[in-house]
Amino acid sequence: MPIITLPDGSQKRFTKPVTITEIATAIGPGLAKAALAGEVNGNLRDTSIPIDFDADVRIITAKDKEGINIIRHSFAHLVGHAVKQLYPTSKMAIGPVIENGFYYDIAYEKNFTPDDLNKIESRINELIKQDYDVKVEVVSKQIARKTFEERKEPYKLQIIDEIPEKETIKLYKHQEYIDMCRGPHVPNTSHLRSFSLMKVSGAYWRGSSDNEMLQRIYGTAWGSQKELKRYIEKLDEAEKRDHRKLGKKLNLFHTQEEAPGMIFWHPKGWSIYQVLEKYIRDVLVLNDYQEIKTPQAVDRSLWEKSGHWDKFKEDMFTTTSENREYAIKPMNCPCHIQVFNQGLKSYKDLPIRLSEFGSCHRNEPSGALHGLMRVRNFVQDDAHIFCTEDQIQEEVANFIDLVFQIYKSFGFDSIIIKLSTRPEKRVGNDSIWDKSEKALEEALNLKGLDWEFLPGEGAFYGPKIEFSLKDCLDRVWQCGTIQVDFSMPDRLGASYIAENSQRQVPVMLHRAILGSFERFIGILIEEFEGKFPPWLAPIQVVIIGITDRNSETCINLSTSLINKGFRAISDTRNEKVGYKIREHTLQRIPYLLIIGDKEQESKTVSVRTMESKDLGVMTLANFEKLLNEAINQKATKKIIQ
RNA sequence: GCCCUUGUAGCUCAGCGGUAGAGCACUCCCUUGGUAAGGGAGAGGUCUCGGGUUCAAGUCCCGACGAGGGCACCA
Repeated sequence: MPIITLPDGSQKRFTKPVTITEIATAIGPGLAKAALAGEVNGNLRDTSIPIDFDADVRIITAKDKEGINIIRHSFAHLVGHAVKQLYPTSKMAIGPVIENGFYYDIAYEKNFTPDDLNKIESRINELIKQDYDVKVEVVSKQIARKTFEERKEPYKLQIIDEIPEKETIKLYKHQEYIDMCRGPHVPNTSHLRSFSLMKVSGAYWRGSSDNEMLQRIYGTAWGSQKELKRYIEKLDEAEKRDHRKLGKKLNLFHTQEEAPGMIFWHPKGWSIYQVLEKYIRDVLVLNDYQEIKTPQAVDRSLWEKSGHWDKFKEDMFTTTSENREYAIKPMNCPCHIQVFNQGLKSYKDLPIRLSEFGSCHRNEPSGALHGLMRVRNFVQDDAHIFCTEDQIQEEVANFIDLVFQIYKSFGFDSIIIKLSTRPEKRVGNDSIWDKSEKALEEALNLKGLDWEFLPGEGAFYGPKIEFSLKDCLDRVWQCGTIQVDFSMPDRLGASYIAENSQRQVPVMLHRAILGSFERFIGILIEEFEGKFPPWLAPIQVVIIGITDRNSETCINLSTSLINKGFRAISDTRNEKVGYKIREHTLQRIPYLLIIGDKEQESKTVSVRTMESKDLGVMTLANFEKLLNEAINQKATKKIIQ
């Protein structure tokens, strides 16, 4: 005699075990039709599995987050249903829900092409139109095993083998197709309407490149056509922000075949780079860093000592000269230790903070390259802090403040923070790991930050904090980092004289704020959609003449602005104003000054912004004041109007 | 590195067996025009590279290299 309590507190009594469908029907026919599953005492449950106990029940529909995920999961099964009909010898592996959709990993003797994807999508459309019931059956492990043996599904069998012996397994029957899943799933395909298969790609079984590669079919699915349409539109919008497209359109940089993964910076892109570099340099000076510069190529013996040759030989570019082998530096730290090692250091000298805008080369796998985000040659705003164990916590805390101060000045509001701790293969004893992990953790907690814990993901030499930002497609890229290192200073013979006049090995903190200039600029381009705030904009002002009579004035004005340190050009071409305005607006120039006979005569400028706002006529002095204000107001994404 | 897709004028793209096309940009001419594209003419490509099939190959096949999306990797 189950008593069912609904979210509003009302209760319904039933005389026999009752299903979600029956409960929903008791509430109303509309809800019964919309019900996808139920949340029973906090657990999701299929609509058709009876409840024979008292329970709190919430009906899940397509309007709930859980509901959409159920829809997505059921669409994965539909991929299975369609694929098995079209390609009967294919073997189904796993088909989980992901953000915005789902995928299914499948083994098949032939590789799927986009054409196959179309066929599969058409077949799914035929299947869902039949509005067939999805039947769930709870079975023992033995029966599940027998089922998938008969169906010749080796991957399903592997998964079953890993399920504890006593557990039951749910089989979902889509007509002749049978899949296995924790569920719940939709009761009928009438709930499955708004979807699109997006792409096909390779993916390793169990995520390991030691295993065979399966084929992954990605799809997106939503509770309504409207949501699906909105999602597709969002993707189109994101494409417009793509830093590679904007980099070309705004003439910031390019790459070419002869130098894969390396950037040719154009004047405008390099302008952004230089503004960033100057900004960081100024900040580092204020925070007691000392800037240095170290060699680009170093003899392999140093990399052998540092351990890089052993672990990362394949990922380094090497070169030879006069029978000596050199590696182009993939990191700056070994060189920084060489600088630290010059001369005797006292504990009184610590912490020593050595910074370098260090150009590094790493021979990244070709498939990993991605515009400015993942390159083979990049410049880090790198620094190494040599300190005592007792100084770690304070240094880390100060660094976190610095990262936030700087990220804030770019207007980033969602910064993803992760703490990675000791991996299985590591150097250093547990007590020092305990100490530094605790130092990092406490520093994060003292700031009251939200952060994610990544156990076992630390570097072999120490734990690390990562600060990541998202690109236009919500892909996460690590930018800032601070890492504790107990290993390398010792390997490379760094020491200082402690209070007890004994030599002591310093702790080294690797840290970067932007990470790499390349990646950070990539993120900035996408964040601003190329509409850089005035302090970053490669060209801040274009002075547009209306007729030839105004050319000289324009040139004088731009010279005057350039002499005052602004980035300005004049446009005296024989074109109409409208044409010039359009062109420079598309080039995302923050301010356009229009100079006609009127302005020329009254010694004024007519100001127009990137957002097509007319700021009216003013003197050059007033415009300069306005521009300076805008430039000084770093954080804003908008220009002053 | 692995799987799928892809590589044609400076840019965006069409052409998909029969001796290269559009729009924009560029050059020249006309136009000197007041806030998002004025008009006309012209120039511009060994169709990424190397093999092969064919009487004939951007067009079909194979390979290399690059790029895009995933996967793996990311010291």
